[in-house]
Amino acid sequence: MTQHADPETRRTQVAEALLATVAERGLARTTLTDVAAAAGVSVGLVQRYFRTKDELLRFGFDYVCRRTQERVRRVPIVPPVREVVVALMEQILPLEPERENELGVWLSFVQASLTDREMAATHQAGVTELIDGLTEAFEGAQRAGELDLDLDVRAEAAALAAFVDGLCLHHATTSSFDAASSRAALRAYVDRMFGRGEGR
Amino acid sequence: MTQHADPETRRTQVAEALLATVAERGLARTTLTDVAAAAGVSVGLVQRYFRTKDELLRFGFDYVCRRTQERVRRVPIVPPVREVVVALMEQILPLEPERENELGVWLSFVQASLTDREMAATHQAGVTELIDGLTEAFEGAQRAGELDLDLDVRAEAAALAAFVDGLCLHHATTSSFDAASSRAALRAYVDRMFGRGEGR
DNA sequence: TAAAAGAATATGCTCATAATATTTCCTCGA
DNA sequence: TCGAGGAAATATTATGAGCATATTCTTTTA
Repeated sequence: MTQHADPETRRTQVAEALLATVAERGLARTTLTDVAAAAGVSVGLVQRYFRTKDELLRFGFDYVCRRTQERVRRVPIVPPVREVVVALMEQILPLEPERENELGVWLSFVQASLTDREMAATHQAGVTELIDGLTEAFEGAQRAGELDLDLDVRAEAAALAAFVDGLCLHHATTSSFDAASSRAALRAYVDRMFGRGEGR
Repeated sequence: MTQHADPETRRTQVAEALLATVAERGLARTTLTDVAAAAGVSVGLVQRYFRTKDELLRFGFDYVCRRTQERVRRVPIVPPVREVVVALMEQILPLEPERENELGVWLSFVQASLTDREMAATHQAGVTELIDGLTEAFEGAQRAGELDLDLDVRAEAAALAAFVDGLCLHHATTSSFDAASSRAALRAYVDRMFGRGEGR
């Protein structure tokens, strides 16, 4: 690594290396030296772009959150809402092998957020945005007659978010869910919520 | 600490101190010295009972898993199945403030199990036992006419397990779920699964 | 009084951060 | 066009704290 580069680019390069390292070795055994090596770069460089290790970790968490948020935001909003919701949540599930890594990283960071206020805020914000989006979608579905009117839409949104994260958690840590069965479980959940017959 | 004590007791005493420390400081910042201090004991004693730190951590994970398993096992099996299932899963949710701590600890350990084969096995075993139990219960419910016959009971069991763990995760890391709303969400899930009207 | 339990101390390694050195690249005067 | 020279970028090495493990010393109990 001998070229000078755009600071923003460098930061994400290093962050990428961080994610790879965490995925491979686990957060606990991830050292600055490892990250630097993974990025093909010296420790000093990492230090230039991230004053402290915590700063790097926080940026890394932010980075993965942003990535999935952007995937979610890119989902086109075309009725029926039921299908939009499924598509949204499928962006969170690790359906592509490439996202498998991200999952372990995500779980590590979420755990870290138990004792890091800043990470906790990041996570909270992401979840809130998701729940807000789902709530809106559900309200739309109610207006369109797709969804029962006397549902507590916000509670439903929070429950769905929790369910999908639960699927992620179990996918990452047990053999209960592979990509296909995760997808199927999501479908089943949403179908049951919207009522099985209508709207397909 | 100057009394000699039953080895098994000592181990759980130390494990208890470990849990307290992890709950307070987070797994990453938990040191043997901390644990010893929390137990009111010397580092040497901790070492006598656990040859290595990993051994201590694994025992700690085992310990929390066993505790909730025992809570689950103690739930009486009296129909209707719907209520049994709710009662079972409520043993996992952090409904009592005392279990809040356990939750952070659990999450830390689950995360650690990403890179520790032994912990992974422990976790897998626990989840499997739970899913097996739920599957059986659901089959019973089908025979009793409480539950739709063409459900894939094992998939349902896995999904419910994931849902509850998702609730735990969100409870621990977001403000979406307190004790009451966790309980309500569980109830709603099970009711929807069993069909809302019958069997209450 | 032996042997087990427990406490206190020592050792050495890993790692984050700090400090120092080197390279790269841009600019500007001739 | 062409180098100096300087500043930013990158690399290298040094420092020191924290911690797990090892070792030794002391107390308890049978």
